[in-house]
Amino acid sequence: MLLSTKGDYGVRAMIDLAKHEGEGPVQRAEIAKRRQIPESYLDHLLAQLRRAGFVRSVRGPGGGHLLAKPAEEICLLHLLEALEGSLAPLQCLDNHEPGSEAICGQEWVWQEIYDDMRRKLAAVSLAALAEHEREHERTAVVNYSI
Amino acid sequence: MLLSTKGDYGVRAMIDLAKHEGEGPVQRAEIAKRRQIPESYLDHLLAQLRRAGFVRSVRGPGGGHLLAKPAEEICLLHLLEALEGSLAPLQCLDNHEPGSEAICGQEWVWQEIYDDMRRKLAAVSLAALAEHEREHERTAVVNYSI
DNA sequence: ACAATGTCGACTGAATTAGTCGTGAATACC
DNA sequence: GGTATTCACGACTAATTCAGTCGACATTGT
Repeated sequence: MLLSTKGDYGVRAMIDLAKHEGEGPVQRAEIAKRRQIPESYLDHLLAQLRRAGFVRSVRGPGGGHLLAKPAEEICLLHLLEALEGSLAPLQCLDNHEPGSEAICGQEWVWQEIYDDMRRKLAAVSLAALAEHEREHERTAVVNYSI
Repeated sequence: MLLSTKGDYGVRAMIDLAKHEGEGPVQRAEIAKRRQIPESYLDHLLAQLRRAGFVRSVRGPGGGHLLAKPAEEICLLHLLEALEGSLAPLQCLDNHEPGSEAICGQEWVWQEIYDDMRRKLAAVSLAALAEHEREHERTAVVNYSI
């Protein structure tokens, strides 16, 4: 598994914030409930996202969490790297020690896969993720209502 | 990290066997030394590869390990799946529980990446990996000898 | 018989994941 | 100023996996 629940949960939370962009702070409890994330764990993820500069938080009544920058300017690649660390599929593609590739023998296969992946993840913005979800909800409603 | 050292070591060992295809059994100690794998750990990996039908082993003096089928017929995808289990980058792409994708929100991005990856890994045979290494050694020697 | 080799299972230490909990800090509202 | 609400942060824990080590045993060539 390339991503742990950390990355999954973290992105879910960010999508939630993106969908409420411009509506003021969203509370942790709301996110946790809507996205099925243990609230006390979400706490840690939000802290991580805040430290990485993706989230701004407001304390006190009516407080909550907001995107620290527009959803268009946040891409999935940076988000996941903040949550998971490197997404390198293989050790020797991450720590570029000389010689580690020479003995690994499969790094030439993975390098291309890794590069493609990063390109694709960089091309997906948080705004696109939120929009995709809205689209999906709409068609789901249509399907059910027929 | 998508692959642990298990997958890395396992593939290294298989490349070693492929490079000695047709030369009789290769001993564990040799593989371990050449590929820089702890011998006692390699033991487990060979057992796993044997159970998966990729390796045949011979006991007694002069014994060792061989490919159970031609290197051309073994692809990197099947090898890695035997060693690592599913290569799915994300939980919801692995266990297809209905609804897990609905709430994940990023599975549509990963599905394409995952499919591409599997296609590429399926197209690389163990023979190609061994050949690539021979090629690389040859150019390395040329470079040094200039 | 004996030495070389693989087979197998028990055990271990470290790291990571996936949380829980409690205390404290900021702030809106009365 | 007091209180309720909400986030902030660190300590703690349980489960899992990884990465290995070790020892007893099985097989087989000489």
